[in-house]
Amino acid sequence: MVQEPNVCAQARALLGAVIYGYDGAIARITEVEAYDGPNDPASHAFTRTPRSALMYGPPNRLYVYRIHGHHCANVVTSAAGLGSAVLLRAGQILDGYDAARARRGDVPEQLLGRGPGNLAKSLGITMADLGTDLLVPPGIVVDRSPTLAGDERIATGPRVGVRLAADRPWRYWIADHPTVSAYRRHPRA
DNA sequence: GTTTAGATCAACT
DNA sequence: GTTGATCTAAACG
Repeated sequence: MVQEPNVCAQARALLGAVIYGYDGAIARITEVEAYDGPNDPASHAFTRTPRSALMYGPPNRLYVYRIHGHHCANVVTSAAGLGSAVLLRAGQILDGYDAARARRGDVPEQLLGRGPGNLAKSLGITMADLGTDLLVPPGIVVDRSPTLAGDERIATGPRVGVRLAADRPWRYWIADHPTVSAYRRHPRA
């Protein structure tokens, strides 16, 4: 059994936070996954390269990667060069629907930010945002001050689509929230 | 050796 | 029909 690393608490703390994207698109984070750098085979930071060094640097930076033609956004959380980061898997769009739909297409509101690729697309996040300071405009900004509502609970389970370390329950989401995507295990996990 | 673009297909809607 | 911390190979330096 692997003990829960600090990044898991960081991940849970990001639920309910608000992320400001481009052209007025704003989302409330509803689903996240924790990645524990060198101790986590599923993390891109598991192998240290100049690219992954970003996750070993100062926290509150944006780490972006491509997958299947989409972009996925992560918040670097390590405070002491631990290489940990939190993947933003889903969010509820709060404002800027026109901008989000211009990028995502005419889909129902709750599907705009459902899934990491879709959330990044709604907000307009691309590789150009790699390394952005999330506390300082311009660019993508995250406001951690909003919290969960009194009747909202945090659910947990295995991370979606990871082949390695597929059983670590480091995915967190707001229970019963309509924007949260379904669990899919990697075929070869 | 690293990074990025493009693509596959099992699972989900 | 859609999606994606996979996978391969081309594009860097």
